Amino acid sequence: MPYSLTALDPMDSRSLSTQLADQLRDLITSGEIPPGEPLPAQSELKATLDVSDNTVRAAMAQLRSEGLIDAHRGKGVFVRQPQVVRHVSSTRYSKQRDGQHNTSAFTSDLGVMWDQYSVESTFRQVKAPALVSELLQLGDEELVLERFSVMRAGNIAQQVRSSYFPLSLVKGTPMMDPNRQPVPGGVIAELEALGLVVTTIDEEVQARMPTPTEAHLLRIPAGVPVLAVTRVGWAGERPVELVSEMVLPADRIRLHYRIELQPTR
Amino acid sequence: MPYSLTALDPMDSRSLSTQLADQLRDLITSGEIPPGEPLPAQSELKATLDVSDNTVRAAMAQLRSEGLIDAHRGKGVFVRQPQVVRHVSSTRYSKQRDGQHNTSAFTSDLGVMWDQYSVESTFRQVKAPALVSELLQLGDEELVLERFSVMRAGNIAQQVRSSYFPLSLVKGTPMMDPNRQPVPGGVIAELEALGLVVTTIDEEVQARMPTPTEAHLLRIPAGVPVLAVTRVGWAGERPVELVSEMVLPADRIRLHYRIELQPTR
DNA sequence: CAGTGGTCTAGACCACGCT
DNA sequence: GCGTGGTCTAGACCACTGT
Repeated sequence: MPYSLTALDPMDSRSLSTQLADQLRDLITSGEIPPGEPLPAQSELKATLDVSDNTVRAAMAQLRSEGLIDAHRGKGVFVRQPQVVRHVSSTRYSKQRDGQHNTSAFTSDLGVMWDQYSVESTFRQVKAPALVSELLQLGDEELVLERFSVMRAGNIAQQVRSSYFPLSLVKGTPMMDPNRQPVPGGVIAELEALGLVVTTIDEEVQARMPTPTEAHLLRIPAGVPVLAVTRVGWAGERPVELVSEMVLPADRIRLHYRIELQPTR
Repeated sequence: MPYSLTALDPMDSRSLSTQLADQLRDLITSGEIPPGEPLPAQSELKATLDVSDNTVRAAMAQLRSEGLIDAHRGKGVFVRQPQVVRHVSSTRYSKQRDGQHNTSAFTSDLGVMWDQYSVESTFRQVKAPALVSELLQLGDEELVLERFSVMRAGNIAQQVRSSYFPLSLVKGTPMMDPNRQPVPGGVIAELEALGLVVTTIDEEVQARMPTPTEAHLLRIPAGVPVLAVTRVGWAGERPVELVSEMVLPADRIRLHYRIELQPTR
């Protein structure tokens, strides 16, 4: 153990557990305890620092909530490994249209091919919820097609999303077929096949902690937030698609946007 | 108290504290305990559910880490109020160039005027760190101007960022003046005044939990992540500015991007 | 089996807000 | 002063991983 811990001070304004968490955090962020390496056992910390079991555990809980460590029963507490980061670029949309048509937004995101991932979708016809109705500029009581999808790669979910389409636009089209297989080019290509050429996409990005359901589905460990993207696809002045929320685990994903500035008039 | 709690089951696969957290979460997300309202006192939960003090506290810790509640010593535990969300749009960049020039990216973000916020910056000349050197395409040992800024509005920090400029481009210019006041039009306008017209901006968005320093500076409560944006400004083929990290509290901020699709060839 | 982390209890003391 | 949440202790039992 090349590092050492200093005694805790009951007179310090910080609590004992916070002092311990601060020390361990320094060791982790400075690289003295590198990713994948174990922290000293909780029983050892308890003995060396002469504090109670629960005090040590409180420090661990703090570091876990910051996403710095993973604990494994029977093995130990380990510095979390950085994940392989997948870059989700906004250029995915234009790439779809350059004649290739072998990727959708999701596959180009992941840099994987069609047979390496799966999408599971469920469909419903529902009255548009308030947010959907507003963003799609629908009348009261108007119906929408709701599509809830889970995208998996390597058998673990990478993304969940719920999408909405005005029913008047997609009724009777192949988009209504619940057994429809994923289409090359993704939703944008599907819509284009219906004569709805998407010209503009608005994306609104927020971050928050996952719900327990999301954390379970996407295998999100403690202390890792999600990126939640709300997207509206426009065909000219008409909103034709709404992804009310696309939820991505933030430890594996970065979003990339390129902004071209207009030359000064 | 219009709602009620059901007894906890020691035989349930979930722990007692998780069962309690789940019950309370349901009450919160369903609106039965609306934002701003207090939860039952921990002493009351302890008595009604016949569990230990620490068990109740564990449930509270869980909900706090999800960003659902705020606890106040001497008062109680309250459902967290939704924050006023500020939309940071990528169109802020083009707006700066339409002749107005009275806002920078930050002020247009907040929808506030110049005298309502303050920026505090510190400057250094340093050898470019590895990431900076790579993204700015610098040679080894090349120097950069580092600018660390804290933006405040209403006296509370809204954003911290560190920016880097190749020293060869800004040496001897007004950008080096540590006492320089904020400039209308922001960094982009500053660079343009030096003959460096930024034509393209790349933004990479990630989310993570704040460091304790960030949490303190930006007044980020428990269970709220930050959005961290890495930005590169290009003048033609040449990278002229790097914001290595712009850190924003995710409960107050959403990022908006508009993507214009090219018509099919 | 010994060692790891996870949960729970009972009891103590402290810091803060309100009346 | 009383009720609130925050920290800490000592001790118990459980669940999992390794030898």
